[in-house]
Formats: sequence, C-alpha cells, structure tokens
Amino acid sequence: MKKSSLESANHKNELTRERILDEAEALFASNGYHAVSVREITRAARCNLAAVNYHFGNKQNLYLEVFRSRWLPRASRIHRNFRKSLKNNGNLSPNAVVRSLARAFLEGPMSDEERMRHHKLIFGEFAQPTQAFELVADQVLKPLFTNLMTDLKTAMPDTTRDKQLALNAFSILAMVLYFNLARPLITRVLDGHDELDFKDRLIDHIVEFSLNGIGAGEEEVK
Amino acid sequence: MKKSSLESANHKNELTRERILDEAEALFASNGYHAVSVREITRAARCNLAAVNYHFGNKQNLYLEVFRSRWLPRASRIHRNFRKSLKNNGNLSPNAVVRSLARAFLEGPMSDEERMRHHKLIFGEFAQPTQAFELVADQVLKPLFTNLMTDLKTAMPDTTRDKQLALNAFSILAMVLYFNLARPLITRVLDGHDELDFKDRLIDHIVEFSLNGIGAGEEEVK
DNA sequence: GGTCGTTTAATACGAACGTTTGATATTAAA
DNA sequence: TTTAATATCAAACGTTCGTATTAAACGACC
Repeated sequence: MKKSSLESANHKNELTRERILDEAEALFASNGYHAVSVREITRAARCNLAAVNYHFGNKQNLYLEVFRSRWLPRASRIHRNFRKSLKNNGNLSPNAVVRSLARAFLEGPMSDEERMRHHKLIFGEFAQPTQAFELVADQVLKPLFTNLMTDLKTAMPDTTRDKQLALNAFSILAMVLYFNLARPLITRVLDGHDELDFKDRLIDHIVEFSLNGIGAGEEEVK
Repeated sequence: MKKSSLESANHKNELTRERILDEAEALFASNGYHAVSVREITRAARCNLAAVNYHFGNKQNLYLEVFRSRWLPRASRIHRNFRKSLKNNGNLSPNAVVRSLARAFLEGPMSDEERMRHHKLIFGEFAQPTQAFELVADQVLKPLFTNLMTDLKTAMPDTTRDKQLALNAFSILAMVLYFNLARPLITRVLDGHDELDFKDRLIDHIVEFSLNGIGAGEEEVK
C-alpha cells in the first residue's frame, strides 16, 4: 500500500501494478466502467483478485489511476507534439496551427490501437462524466483550448471578436476529435481505401475544411 | 359504457408500459445501460419490479425497445423537419441544405431536455455500441447520410469527386452532432450569454463554418 | 537471518443484481 | 357462473458484484 523503501523493491511491485493498469485501461475503454468487473481485470492481468484492492484501494480509484498514470501522460505527449510541430513550422499561420493539431491527434508515434483506446476513454467520460472528467478538463482540455485560442489570435490578428475566435477553436477541436472516433465508422461507409493513404487524406480534409471554416482558406499548402 | 376487451386491456397495460419506457429512457440516457438497475427504473415508474420482465422480457430488450419506440420516431421527426425545411426553401443551395440540417438538429419542437436525452443516448451507443447501434445506423444514420450526399451533389454540381463529397457530408454532420452534445460544455466556458440568443448564434456559426468548409461560403445569408 | 514490502491463494461477506414464481386482482367473453 | 387472459404484486431465486480477511510464500535488502 505504501511506497517501498528502495527502488529495487518496487520492481516486482510495479510489474503487477502496471499490468493491472494496462489491462484495466483496455477493458474500461472497450466496455465502459460498469461493464467491467474487478475479477475480469485481475484475470486479464494474471494476478490475484486482492491485488486491485491492495494497490489501488478500490475499483473506482483504479479507474482514476488509469486516467492519472496512463491517459494524462498520453494527452500531454499529444499536446507536446502539437506545440513542437508548431514551433518547427516557423511562422505561425492558421494553416500551421490547424495542421499541427490534426497531425498531433491523428498521427504521431502512437499505434492506432492506442489512439483508439485513448479516445474511447475520454468519449466515455463525455457521455457519462465521472470524477475523471474534472481531471481531464482541468489538466488537458482547458489548456489545449486556451492555447489554441491564443495561437489563432496571433495567427489571425484580423479576427477581433473573441466569441468568434472561441467558436472557431471549438469547431476545429470538434473536427479533430470527431474524426478520431468516427474513423472506423467512416472507413466502413467509404470502403475500398488504403488505410495509410486514407489517414493522410483525412488530415488534409480536416485541415482544408477547418481553414475554410475559419475563413483562412487558400493561403499556403504547407 | 362498453369497451372492447382489447382496448381496455391494452389501455391499462400500456399505461405502465409507457411509463417504464419513459423513465427507462431518461435513466439510460443520463447514466448509461449498466449503471441503471431494473429496480431503479421500476421505482421511478412507480410499478412493480416484475413489470419490466412481464412487458419486455428482460432489461436488454427494454433498452432496445426504448430505441425502437422512442429514439427512432424522434430521429424520424428530426429528419422530416430537415426535409420539410429544405423543401420550403425553394432552391437547393448549399446554404439551404446546411442551415436546414442545423436547425432541424438544434431547434424544432423538442425541448432542450428531450434533445439532450436524445443525443446522450446515441452518444452512449457511439462509445459502447450494442445491438441498438445497428438499428440506428441502418434506419437513421445511413439514410441521413445518403440524403445529405445527394442534396450536396445537386446543390454543388461543380464538386465532382464523390470522396470529397462524402468527407464534406461527414464534416457537416460532425459539426451538428458535436455542438448538440458539447453545448452545455461550451456555454460553461463562454459564460455570460443569453441562452436563446446563443442558440441562434451557434446555428449561424455552424452554418458559416460548414459552408466555408465545403467551399461554398459567402453565397447568400438565409 | 530476519525484516519488510509484495503477491498469492482461498474464502467469506453483505449487498445488489437480473430474473422467476405463484398468488391475486381485474376484466371480458363463453 | 364459469372460463380464460391480462396485469400487478410481494417474495424469493441463484448469481455476481466489490470488498475484506486471513495465512503463506517470495525476493530484496539491512
């Protein structure tokens, strides 16, 4: 229950702990909190039933810990990719902002499975918010939104109205989030596409649609 | 006063049946399938616990019946409003298509509570699809999508590529669906707005953003 | 060697779950 | 008056849930 005195001691500890977190995240993402039992998680993690209560106190806290130690770091990685790609781009054009955002969310070092898991978890929180939603809203959504706002403001100094800017920022986020989740559905409707090519195609579309949407279309094409 | 056996029998029958469906829909929408117990539903509907199994066989079937007898008719009403408003508009411009769609989804005779319930239910199915998703996809989503596709095609005869058209249709739907669900979140971030005014503002934004997005901006304004 | 933190195993608990049952009304047709 | 069908009810069913409690075993470090 407590941290071990020495680092080598918690080596084995973290193995089980991490295994539980991994399996719990996968199960919570694909089935939802209430549809997953503690027994199911420990069976998948190949450990004892009591391990969950030992390491996390209870099921609810395990769920929160999945967000704290798995979801938030991944979201930070995405956010960091966004900022890095934006910085690398040099000038801060609307195109650079939107494209960096779309690529950070749809591309990057994550596997498609991990990305899907990531977005299914937050989707579940959107549908039925729990305590985890506050975590995500405070530490990820708000910073991302305000960042996007100021970037857009400096990239488009002619758009004076803040409300207009906020709605634009919301809409861009809408596009990125939506296409992350709806991608399996979309590819099923528009079947007959090469997956990798389609992802590039999708990013191009999101960028073009969003740039036109905020009235900054036809500037440059990267 | 004489009543036929069928009439009076069904009358009392349907009273409880309908009450269960109403309360079940509200609870499923706000808490999700697994977080709602049959006891909770029957308590809310002020009927006996066994009534659910008597009228619907089991909990799962009650959930499906909520979609069949509540959700689908409401979706049809929305779709019908969309088509009617489009027909009333006369010429089939991109503006008319997008604005009719946005208004059908965000305005209309529904109360805000009913609209929210409606979209939370389908949101839950997006996050964790069950058998109900097939119902919705086949009877609502696909027809709506193909309708939107053909409308856009006739409204924008210059856009020749079908894939481009499909992505545009998806994006417009993304805007409409997203802002329906995120509205409570958005109004909380952008606080200090008159609700009713804000809804009009939101529709205007969705229409403008989408029209620009598909490259049909600045044509006419309603 | 002993200690401590970690993990296993087995078992148990009370509560809540979905579902079933059998009795009891109610009603209309036979 | 009887028959049959329908609806509602209290009560109980068997199961699974989250959680707790033991005792034993293991590895790492003082």
